[in-house]
Amino acid sequence: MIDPRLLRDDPDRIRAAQAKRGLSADVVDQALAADEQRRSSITEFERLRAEQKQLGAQIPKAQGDEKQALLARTKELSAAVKEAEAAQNVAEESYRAAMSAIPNPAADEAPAGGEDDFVVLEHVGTPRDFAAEGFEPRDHVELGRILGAIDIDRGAKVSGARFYYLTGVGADLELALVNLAMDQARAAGFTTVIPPALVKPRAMDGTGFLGQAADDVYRIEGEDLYLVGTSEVPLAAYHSDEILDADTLPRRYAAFSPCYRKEAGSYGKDTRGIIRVHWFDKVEMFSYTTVEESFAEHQRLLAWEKEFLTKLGLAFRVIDVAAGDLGLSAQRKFDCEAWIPTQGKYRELTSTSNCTDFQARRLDIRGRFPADQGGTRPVATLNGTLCAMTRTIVALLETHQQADGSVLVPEALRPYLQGREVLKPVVP
RNA sequence: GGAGGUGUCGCCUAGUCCGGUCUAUGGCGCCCGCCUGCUAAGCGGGUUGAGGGCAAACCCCUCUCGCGGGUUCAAAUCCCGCCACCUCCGCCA
Repeated sequence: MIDPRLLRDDPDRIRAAQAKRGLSADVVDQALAADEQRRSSITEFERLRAEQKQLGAQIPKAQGDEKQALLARTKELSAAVKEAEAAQNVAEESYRAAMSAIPNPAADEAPAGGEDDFVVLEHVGTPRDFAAEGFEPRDHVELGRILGAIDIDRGAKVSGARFYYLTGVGADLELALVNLAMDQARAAGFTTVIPPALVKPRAMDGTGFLGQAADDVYRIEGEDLYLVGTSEVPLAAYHSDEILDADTLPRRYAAFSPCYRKEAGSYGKDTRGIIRVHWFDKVEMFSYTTVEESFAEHQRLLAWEKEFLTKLGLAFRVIDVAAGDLGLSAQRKFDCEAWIPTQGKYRELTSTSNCTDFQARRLDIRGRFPADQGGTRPVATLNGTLCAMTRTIVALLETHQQADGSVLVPEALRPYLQGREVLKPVVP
């Protein structure tokens, strides 16, 4: 939810923000009209209600004809109040609907346009040149098979397309990555969290995943519950309806959870391997802070993501995602894309978003600040991937493979893999 | 899943039977002030949140006693539904 005052005071700014995302400004005018309607209905209701209360208070003291007249009048008012209240509820609901359709205005620095209009901010590391090394790299499916690490056939047999088993060193690799990620997060002051992966509609909607994104979300049959696509959802909703003391900010949480995605509309994309799956596990960072601090916090989250990918010896680039590709809640988003040798391109491994006070307003998360700092007002929320298991495993296996099909373990990961320095093929 | 109990302002609590100055009592904590070598104690005041009147302030008004309906001129209070927590039973890792 955007700041209602901003909409009222400077609607042209919101119109411009819609344009930058490639969206229509109609919803802005709808919201403005709904706000007018809402306020006039509130005034009308309150006027009637005040009169009703004022007259009602006189009834116990009144006698005879006077009392009868008051009863008659308040009875009329009672009906009018009920009607006005219903009208107000309708107006509030259309206002809410119009407001929640408006995405967070993108940062000035975010590139305009859609998915392909990102800006590359930097490259870290250099992609390996397998041609120069004199061998053809195997893809992660083949590496996973010969290492006994990834069983895609049985994943499909048991659960269907886009499912997999991690086995042996594959499973070990995930646990190692989780522990490496959690150790880094803990050292950086994050509180470690294991959150629920099933949430109520409020949490899903509050984080902006029930709008256009709803098609990608699994809903539990016969229950009012959703499977989360990221632990951003339970982490954001964690403090919903709370007022946080200013001196407890920033609050940083790092959660390990499964992520479930329908991948609707991605038919035919990434059908091979475990790049795009219906379920994967992830370690996610999440921060609560002030809007003023959020921009610096966003850079810190990005730095922690880069630190992690660098430890793993991956080559990657950082992109500044364009306005039209930000999703509902984000004001700015940076993706880290790692080089996937057999695809010859960079693929998203991590992503960090600054949602400013957009989610906090929807979830009613506020901070209590001194009066000269605005008193009680919405906080800012930010999220960032520390490690998405499947894609990280893809990048690791493909990047660190050797001609014989073995895979070198990056030094940082060895303590978490029982000291193993190399993963060796177990099947031809 | 079944039975019973509980839900009041940051925390605790009065009020609910018997509807009407409840504009929700008191304590703790917290904030401001007074007093006092300092601190503590004591004294006085303040302290739920949201929204509307306006561009803002003062001020006024409305809503807020778990949530949502209903009855009534009037609901913390009566009725119905739901939710959460506690105890016991059943089931289960």
